Amino acid sequence: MPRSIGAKERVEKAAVELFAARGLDGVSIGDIAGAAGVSQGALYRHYPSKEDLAWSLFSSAYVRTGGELDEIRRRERGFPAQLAAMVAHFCALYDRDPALFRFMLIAQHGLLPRIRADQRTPVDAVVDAVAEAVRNGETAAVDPQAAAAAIFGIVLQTALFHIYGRLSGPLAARAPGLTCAAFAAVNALAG
Amino acid sequence: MPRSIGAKERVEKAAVELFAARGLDGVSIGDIAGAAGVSQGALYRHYPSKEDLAWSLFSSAYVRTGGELDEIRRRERGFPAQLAAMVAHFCALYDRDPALFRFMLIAQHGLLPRIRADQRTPVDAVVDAVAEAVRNGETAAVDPQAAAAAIFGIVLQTALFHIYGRLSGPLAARAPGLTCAAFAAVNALAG
Amino acid sequence: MPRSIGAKERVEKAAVELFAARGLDGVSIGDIAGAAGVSQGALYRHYPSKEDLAWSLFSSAYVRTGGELDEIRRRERGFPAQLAAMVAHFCALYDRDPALFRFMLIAQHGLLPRIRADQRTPVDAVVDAVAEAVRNGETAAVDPQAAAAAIFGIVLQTALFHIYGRLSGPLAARAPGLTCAAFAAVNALAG
Amino acid sequence: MPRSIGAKERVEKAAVELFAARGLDGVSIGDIAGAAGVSQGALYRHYPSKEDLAWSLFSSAYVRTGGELDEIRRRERGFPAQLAAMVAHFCALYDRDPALFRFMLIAQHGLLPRIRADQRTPVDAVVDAVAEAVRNGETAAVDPQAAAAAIFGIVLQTALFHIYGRLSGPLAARAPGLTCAAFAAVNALAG
DNA sequence: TATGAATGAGTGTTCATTCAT
DNA sequence: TATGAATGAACACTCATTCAT
Repeated sequence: MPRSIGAKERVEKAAVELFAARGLDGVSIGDIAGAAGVSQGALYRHYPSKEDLAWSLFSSAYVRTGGELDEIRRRERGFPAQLAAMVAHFCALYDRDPALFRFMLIAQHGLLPRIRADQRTPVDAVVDAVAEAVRNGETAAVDPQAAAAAIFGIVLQTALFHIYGRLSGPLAARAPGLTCAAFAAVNALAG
Repeated sequence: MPRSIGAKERVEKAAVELFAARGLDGVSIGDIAGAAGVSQGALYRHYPSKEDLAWSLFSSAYVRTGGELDEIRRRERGFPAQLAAMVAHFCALYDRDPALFRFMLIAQHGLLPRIRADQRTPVDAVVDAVAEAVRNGETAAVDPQAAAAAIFGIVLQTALFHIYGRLSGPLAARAPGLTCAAFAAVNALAG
Repeated sequence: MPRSIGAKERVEKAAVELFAARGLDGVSIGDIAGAAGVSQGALYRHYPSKEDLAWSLFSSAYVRTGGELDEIRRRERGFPAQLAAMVAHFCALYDRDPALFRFMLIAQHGLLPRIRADQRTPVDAVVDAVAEAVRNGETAAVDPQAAAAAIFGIVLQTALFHIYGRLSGPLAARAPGLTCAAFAAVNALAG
Repeated sequence: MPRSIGAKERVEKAAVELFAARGLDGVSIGDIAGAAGVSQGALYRHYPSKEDLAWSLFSSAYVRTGGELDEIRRRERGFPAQLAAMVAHFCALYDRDPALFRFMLIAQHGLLPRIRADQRTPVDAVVDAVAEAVRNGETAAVDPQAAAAAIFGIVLQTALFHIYGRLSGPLAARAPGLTCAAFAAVNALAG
């Protein structure tokens, strides 16, 4: 770990990478401290517990992503454009930091229930985009939750296949195809 | 736990339910033994270690599901019929034993890499079905892996939304819609 | 530590002796386990935590002593006889197991507040004996709490001086003198 | 903590109060520094270690009290007057600073053995006063150590009962009664 | 000088695994 | 065979102490 960046950043980078590779319970505080090049005790200056560290990393990344999708909704006009931008955003996130992406996918299972109801999640953003599209007549009537499940499934499972080595190359190159597939799936669910 | 079924079955049922609820590392041997009504030592008569227990449960369920999908491919004629039967099969699996389904989804992150290349997985079955459809001209040319990712994503993420309470009612009722969505997504990827 | 007695007894004996010598916080679980000749993990089969171990040792000894003093009150007729028997009982306790006595003296500071109000303590027994003596006219009017303080102080501080090496020889030999002193002190407080 | 008094005084006041309330091991350097409004590092400018801090607080208070009792012996003529003044002095000490009193009671268990033999302690003063009374024929022959134990016990246990809420009101009001009780106990021990 | 981040040894506790009964 | 007591390595976490700034 380079000493050029601050200790907290090194800790967070190491934690995300280790958590992504081995799961929350597969990584000890000692592992993280060792990878970050700090002592175990120093971790506790920044985070009160291992659980708080994981939760902080997860919730900030998760809520930030939700905010970015909300921003896309505000910026783009029309459901097709919004969907395309959202899918492209996910692909770019994955390509930029696959470990963070994998960490979010893994950590969901234990940490998602702790997200407060008033926090905007990525799922909320997509659900709202679909609901708006239905209201505006851009799409035939469809359950926004079911549609969002299809959209997320197509994108996230593709990322998982990439992680497991079933697919290769940058995910961004697949964004147009995934967008078409997600759009078609939503329309099929509505039909 | 009813005493009417054998100890091994009780152990496996307890293990799957606890693993599904709390994750592999969130469950101790003592938890499983207690829930199954056997002693800790007795567990080691059937399984050499906790990891072997988890692996055995996962791989047998995973490979069995792969076999069932292969059986569907043999039985059904034509890609649309195969896809519909496969999707319906997943929905039925979920409805019948949500704990086992959730266990498989959770356990994959740690155990999937251990599946031997010569073992037939659910993913293999779907990939092969798509590849055959392409070969037979039933579908425009598409990367079978990418198509399988879309199909799996649509089905599994819908199941996850059900687990998280975003969707309700039996998944079987959603099978036709999911089939349409999956079919449309595959065609869109091919287009 | 002899193997002839059970593990739990060895643990308790070791714990009382170490706690008496070095205080609750000066003794680690490893110290106790080592002195008792068992592994650290084995301790947790008998006691859920170090705190529970200390509390169990203290409260059982403390409440048992309270019961013994109550028994003395039932058995002996008249306040002088009761007081003599109680003082002699304390001296015998000290002579028989100085470590347990010292442990009780030390542990009080942290654990006394946890004694439930409905539990009979040694102090309760002495306070009640004094109150009864006042009611029966055996003693001039005196605040039973203040009188009990004097009685306890005389006996316990004598034991402490013995512990610190200021006094020597069996405490039992001092019991008559302590009884006289306690009796005189109570009368002086009443006068 | 008011800034009007120096850092060292604030630290000592905070340390005595925390030690009295939670015991030596129940208080961290951070607790003391926080309560005193100084940084942890600043503590080490005044005291080389936590143990030195506790030892310094205890021994200075203990030896100072011993000196005050010696001063009383010089000032007062006759054992009854000396005893009365000593008891009154203890009561005044308790009323003025109960935390310091409790701290001394608690800390003795661990720190008393470190007092050097050439240092005058409160116990020395009382023992010498009794020995002188015996020499002067003011009192029948009595072991000065045993007599001092009774005197200390009566006073300190009364203070403890006050701390535990069994007695209330200023201890000074009880000084005459305690003096009588102590005097009577000494004579009874001598008889 | 005063700060507070960093250290690292030590703590209580858990738990997969073994084994005498 | 089945039990559950025992083991011991690992873990998350604390805290007295140091030291660069």
